Amino acid sequence: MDTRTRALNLSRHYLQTLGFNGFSFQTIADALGIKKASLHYHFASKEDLGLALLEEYERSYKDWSEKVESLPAPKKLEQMLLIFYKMALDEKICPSGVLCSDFNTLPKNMKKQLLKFHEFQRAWLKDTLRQGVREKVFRKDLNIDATADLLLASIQGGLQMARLRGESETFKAFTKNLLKTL
Amino acid sequence: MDTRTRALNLSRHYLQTLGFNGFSFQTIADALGIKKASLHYHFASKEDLGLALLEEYERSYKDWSEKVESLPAPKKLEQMLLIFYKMALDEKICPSGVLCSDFNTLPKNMKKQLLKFHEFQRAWLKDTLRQGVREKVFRKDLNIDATADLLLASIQGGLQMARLRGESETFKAFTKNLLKTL
DNA sequence: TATTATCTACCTATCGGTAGGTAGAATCAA
DNA sequence: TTGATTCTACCTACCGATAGGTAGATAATA
Repeated sequence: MDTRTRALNLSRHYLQTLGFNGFSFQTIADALGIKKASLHYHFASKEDLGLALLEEYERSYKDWSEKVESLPAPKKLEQMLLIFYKMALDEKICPSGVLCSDFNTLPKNMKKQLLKFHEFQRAWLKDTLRQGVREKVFRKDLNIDATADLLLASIQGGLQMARLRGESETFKAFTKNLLKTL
Repeated sequence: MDTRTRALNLSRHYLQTLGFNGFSFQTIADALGIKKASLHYHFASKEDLGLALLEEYERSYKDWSEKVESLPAPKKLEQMLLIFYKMALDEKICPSGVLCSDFNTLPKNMKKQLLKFHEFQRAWLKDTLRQGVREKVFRKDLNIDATADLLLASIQGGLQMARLRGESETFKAFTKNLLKTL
């Protein structure tokens, strides 16, 4: 694997455990066994690194959403939650959650890119909820907007809570409960 | 108002807008118009300042909960949400949410104190939900644990989302929707 | 030989924190 | 009541560590 990719993988790990301001070029360089200055060959600035991370998250979310495209709505949501269960088990929090908290300390372009990523996830969720209503597996009077936001917010907050308490089961339990109300 | 109190107020503001690692003794000292070293007279270390903040949050939450003690359960939850609406309007996020995200970068004592604060809020919510069931205003089969966690997680995540999107109405809308399901 | 990827060595700014000092208010003993 | 002492709340000046970042030399490779 090339250095750039390894650097991105490490950054993703540190982002989701320590936050964007919780790791430095030094941290990544040390883990790679190269010098900090050499990392600047691959990423001109930390903002650049952050943007690359966000683009990667968005691309991999899009790839995933294409893979589950033909599934029924409840299966889609289940599959999505599975990704977050794994995160909880790994004592990680979701990238949006990390960057949301640090929001006001982020460079402008990262704010924009983060919002774009969020809106993509939100649109996907709304589509999936509408699909479920069409398929008659979700309640006919489901409030699409409010439910999509509730799902997003509770996943984001839930992962943070689970890590705080050191119990990933918490997260699993209340999200399962939430799905039942759809 | 004495310097210590003013420093705490400023710190609370910066904590909820920039995160615990997003402001420094210098930030606060500048805002107060005193020197950074003088701030160390009031707070030996940043951990000390953080602990003082957390204790203040907990104390004020306890005071508040005593004030609403005699209200019916739905009114209690409404009053609680009102506090968070104001936060959203102020483009702030909740202290637990900030510190949860930065969790792994916090000093040990702050982690403990944060967990204690969280457990207090959680216990209060569970009590209130049980009260509502007793009062027959909430569903009899309400899953107390899962619902308390869902409320906590969605408030925490919802405030972060609202700030990201720059729209406090989002938060108001989906929490209102959530209350209806109880 | 040109390009890619790394290096050494350095920069400025800021971080949390400390040492030592000082003006003025409060306290205490003769 | 007065003089000595201690306390409060600040100051200047510094520390080592680390942050993000840059310039320019060097090694490997195609």
